[in-house]
Amino acid sequence: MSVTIKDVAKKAGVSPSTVSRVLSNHPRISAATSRKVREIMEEMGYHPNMMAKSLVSKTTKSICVILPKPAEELFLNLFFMELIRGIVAQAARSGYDVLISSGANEAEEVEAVARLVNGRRVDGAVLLYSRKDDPVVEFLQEREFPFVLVGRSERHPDILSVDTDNVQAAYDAARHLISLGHERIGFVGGPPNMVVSIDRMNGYRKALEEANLPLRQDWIVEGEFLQDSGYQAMSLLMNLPERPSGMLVVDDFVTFGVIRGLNELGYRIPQDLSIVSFNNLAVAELSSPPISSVDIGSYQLGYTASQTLIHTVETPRGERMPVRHIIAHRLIVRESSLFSPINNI
Amino acid sequence: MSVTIKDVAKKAGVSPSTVSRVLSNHPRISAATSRKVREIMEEMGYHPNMMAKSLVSKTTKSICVILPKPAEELFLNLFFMELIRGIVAQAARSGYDVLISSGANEAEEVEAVARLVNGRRVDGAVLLYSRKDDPVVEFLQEREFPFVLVGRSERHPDILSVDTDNVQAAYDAARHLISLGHERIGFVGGPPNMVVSIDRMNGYRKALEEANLPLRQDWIVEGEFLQDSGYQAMSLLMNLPERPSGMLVVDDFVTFGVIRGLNELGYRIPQDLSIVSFNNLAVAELSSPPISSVDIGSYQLGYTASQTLIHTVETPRGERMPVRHIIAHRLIVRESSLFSPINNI
DNA sequence: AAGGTTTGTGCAAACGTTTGAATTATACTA
DNA sequence: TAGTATAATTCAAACGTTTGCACAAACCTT
Repeated sequence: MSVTIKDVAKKAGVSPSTVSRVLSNHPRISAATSRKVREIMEEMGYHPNMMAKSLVSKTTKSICVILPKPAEELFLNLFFMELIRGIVAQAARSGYDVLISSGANEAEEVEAVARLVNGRRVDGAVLLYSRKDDPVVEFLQEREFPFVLVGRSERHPDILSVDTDNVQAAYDAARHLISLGHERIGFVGGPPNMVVSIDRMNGYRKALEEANLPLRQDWIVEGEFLQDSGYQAMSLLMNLPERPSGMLVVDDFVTFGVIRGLNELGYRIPQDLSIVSFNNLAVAELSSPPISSVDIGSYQLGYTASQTLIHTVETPRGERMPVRHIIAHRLIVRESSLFSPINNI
Repeated sequence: MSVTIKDVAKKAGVSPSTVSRVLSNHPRISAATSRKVREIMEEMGYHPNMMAKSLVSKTTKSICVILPKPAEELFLNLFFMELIRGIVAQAARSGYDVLISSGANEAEEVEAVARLVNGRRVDGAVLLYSRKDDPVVEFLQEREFPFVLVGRSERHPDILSVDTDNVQAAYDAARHLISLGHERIGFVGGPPNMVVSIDRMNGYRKALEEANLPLRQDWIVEGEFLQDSGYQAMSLLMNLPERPSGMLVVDDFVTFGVIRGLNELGYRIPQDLSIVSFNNLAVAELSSPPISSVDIGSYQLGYTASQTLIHTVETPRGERMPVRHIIAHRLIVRESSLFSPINNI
């Protein structure tokens, strides 16, 4: 049906091997032959069959990204999309294709990735985050299949991974509030079993301790990565006899809940409560007021993950190294924190 | 290295063909043999090599989705992500994998899809939307490659596609405002060259004409799919001597701009202006106030697109039919339109 | 001018499957 | 019990590449 190497060979009056070598720029092919073959390829509209190629080379030139289960954490979508764009862009640049797989639950997830890995459809995998005891990690680890984790695994510290320094990010965010003169700073966190929650909490603590500010347990609220968490956190916090004047919130979507809560209670942002959030998703800018947020470079995170993975895949088994990349973050200051309590007491 | 059909065959004392037929449930395989072979496969950890399979079957059991260029329309990401989830879920269910490709510009986009198509890496493609004269559409059309369009192509009406009835959707949204008693209704649209903009505008017109309401040109603003468009639209509209009391806005993200504009001008929603938006992205619910929006079933759109495509792919060339699927929409009423002017004059 | 390199090509096997046709074993019919 | 229909299996070619090895021609050396 479609043009093969043999067709080209025949028309060019050479053997298939020669055509193949032209394709791979083999040094021993004469300039004349090369030119002629290329001409004919062009003329006949030849395109190499990747499947055949893969079969013999035992390499697919593609990687997969495993999308965590849809779940309630819908809000992460914006983050994932950016990540995926980064991955796809970099992969394309290295001549790789990206497969995307997912599952309705953990079991299905493992099943999906097993299909890809066992069927030798992909050369490597990108994991978009890891709960502890992630079965996908176990699976891949076990068969020594190349993969990179976007995020950090407590249980497997020496795994190929790309991450944000979340401790530092939270530290920076807190410093920002402190430098504005805030002395009563609270924290709305995420699920206490997620590494990112823990890290950000620790950064927050560190900054406050260092500045000798009170670290009050009732100003720290842990919740889900849902806007409702933010909403509820506000009911609690703002009813306290002593209230914080500044607040770190673990994610932009949670911040939406916070803002809604404050609105309903009749408080103003940033005058009554200044807020700094994390992730800097597109919505941070759109919010009213716009939210100060730590940009963690989602696109860059994806781009680097892909790069690292492909590099590993192309390195012989024995020489692979489980490096850990940290992507730079940066605080984007917007209206939600543009207020200094010390000038306004 | 890894277990092949031959290894299994040898150990089971049968020929490779038999093993292959066991795998495909060939009717002429005896129950005994089948059982034995399966046992051995299990025991040896056999998994079919998809590449080899593809090579002979000339079918890859995978489709690709072509992500439009990143561009400024970042806001669409939320929509795309939902779509992709739908696509991936359905594809998995049919035993298909999903490749995702993209490009920094139109040329790169075509190049990327050409690689996949020419390299026979995928059996079909999902296009996530189409500008007019989309080069990717032309490319695929030309080589009769199976693809489905999410959206509608004016230029190629009889193409396999899955879409929302945007005229009806806008009609419904307008009816909602009308039924609340609004008689002065405006429209903030998208780029006038996008089919979705045109359709929604037409639905709006139809509803107003039908209700004998004034269709004032100065209450209709066309813009980009950006929040700034919404913001600017407000400066224009609210400075008019006669102002609308209700408004249709083409997309939730644009509505964010509208809301920001109104806030700055000191107007209240929905009392001073009631708003109904489209797409019902996660952010519609999060907004303050929450936005009434027409849900267009993004996930369902993706799911159906995938289903339709795979069905087509598996239908012999001659019998393929360019069907057009319409996914149901439904208006989600929230605070932004919960106000009736007639009770409050 | 003969031996030794270098350069350019071709041969054929291999990658892991599927599948039509051929073959053998088994069961049924008369 | 021979003869035939049917069930179960094997053979071998094919899918479109790559690549080690063999070979021939052209080029250097001395």
